[in-house]
Amino acid sequence: MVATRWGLATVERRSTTEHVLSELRAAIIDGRIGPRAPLREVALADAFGTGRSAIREALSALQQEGLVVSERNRGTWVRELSCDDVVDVYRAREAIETAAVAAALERSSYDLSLLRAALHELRTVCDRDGMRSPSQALIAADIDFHRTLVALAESQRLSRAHEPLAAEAQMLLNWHPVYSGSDYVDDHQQLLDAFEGGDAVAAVREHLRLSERLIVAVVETYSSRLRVVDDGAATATTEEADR
Amino acid sequence: MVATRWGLATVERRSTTEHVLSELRAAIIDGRIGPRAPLREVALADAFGTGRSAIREALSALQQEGLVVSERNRGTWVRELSCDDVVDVYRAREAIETAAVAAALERSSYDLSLLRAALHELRTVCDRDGMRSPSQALIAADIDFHRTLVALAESQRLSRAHEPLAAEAQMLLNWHPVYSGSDYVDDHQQLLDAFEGGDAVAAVREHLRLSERLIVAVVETYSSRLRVVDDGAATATTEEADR
DNA sequence: CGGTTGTAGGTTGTCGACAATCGAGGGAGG
DNA sequence: CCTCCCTCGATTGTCGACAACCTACAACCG
Repeated sequence: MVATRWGLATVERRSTTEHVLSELRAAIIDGRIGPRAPLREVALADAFGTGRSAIREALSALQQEGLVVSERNRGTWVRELSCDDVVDVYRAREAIETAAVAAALERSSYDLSLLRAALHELRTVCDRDGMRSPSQALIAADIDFHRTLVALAESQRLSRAHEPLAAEAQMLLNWHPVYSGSDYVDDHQQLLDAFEGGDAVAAVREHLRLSERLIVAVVETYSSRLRVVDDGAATATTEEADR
Repeated sequence: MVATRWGLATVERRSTTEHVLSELRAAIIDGRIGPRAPLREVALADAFGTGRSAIREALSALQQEGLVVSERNRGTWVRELSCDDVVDVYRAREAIETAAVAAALERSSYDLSLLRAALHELRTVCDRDGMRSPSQALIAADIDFHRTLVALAESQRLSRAHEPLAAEAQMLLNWHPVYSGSDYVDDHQQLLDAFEGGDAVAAVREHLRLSERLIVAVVETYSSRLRVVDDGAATATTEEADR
């Protein structure tokens, strides 16, 4: 290999579509685009400086991931998640994450160091950003911990199945701040401990059910609030995202 | 609702892309297209009588589902599943299906009639097609039974997560015939019985592990056979699928 | 003859134009 | 005032043309 001998990195070659896709996905998940915001093809094409094809492909991918909804000849919007959706996301997460942990435990040779690293990252971000309302980075670290958890099962397809759920959960947390920073670290520390001297499966289940309850409570109040000022809020998020 | 009052069905309006997508997916899953077969955009566009856009969108959707692979500027092919893939598919199925059953049991109010219907369909198809090598219809009924199983959890997202695994499993069974017809019915009857007086979760786990072993054995011999006559077999399947 | 470079053929990547479709709003009729 | 119809603007659906790219093979050089 000449490239390795000369220490040359292979040039990163991403297609336009991939670039648009990851950019849009990140913006939605981080909450920079906000629920119900319209995703117009021509506007996005202008913004990214590409043709509509790339945008269309990215949008249809996002639709498959469940992050946006689109209606024929009417357009695409960032999906708004209802209370029922929150419950469904967490039920599905519970199913997949507990199954993944069970599979990892069954094999009895799993690598906890990755999990420890994820926890360490969580702690670092928490220390940096303080105890106030959780930052995007903290939420991302939270979700990454759970990704790592699923990865313990060492099943490519299980991780793939988990991915859209992780994205939706991250989106939810960014729209509806719940935890305080310290809770994040403590909860996940407990989770890690359960691997060493406890019932990890049950710990994961409890962790998720607790989170579900917290978020449902917040989303319920949010939805009722939204229902009152419906149009106002909708257009507000629209303009903000259209910028 | 006037439509419901008059018993009128809403006219089915499928976009070109959806049509192409479902057609291609069915062809791949049923084994009519075969592994490694190339999926050329222009050829498919001519065949379907559409432009390339519809084909491209359908292909990228199939890629997300994991049914095809494509390389930049080189094209798209039906994905060939290795032994490791078989194991991964069945591990992931085990995780999701057992979790789904556990979730259904936990709620303690689940509707077994759908499952009975699926079993009945399985039996009907088996009687019609005889005991010889399982037909496409029988395999489809098998997989439908498992879809119904997951649906017991009544989680939209869990079913969505299961869907690509179901598709890959069906594809595998069609490429590598394993069971005889009667085995199909008996095995799934046992599964249903376990809901009424046994450990359904364990039953599903055992069922899937048995299937995995059987298929792995077949795929192993198939791959080694393929490795000998590699080029010949590859071009053969190519031409057959190109027809 | 080994290895490199140029070239040709075929496939996908990207784009802009035009058609199909939808919803909003105005105007006529009751 | 209400209802229906029609038109209009906006958005997506579809298509074909052209560019970028990759592979294989031929030509070339040492």
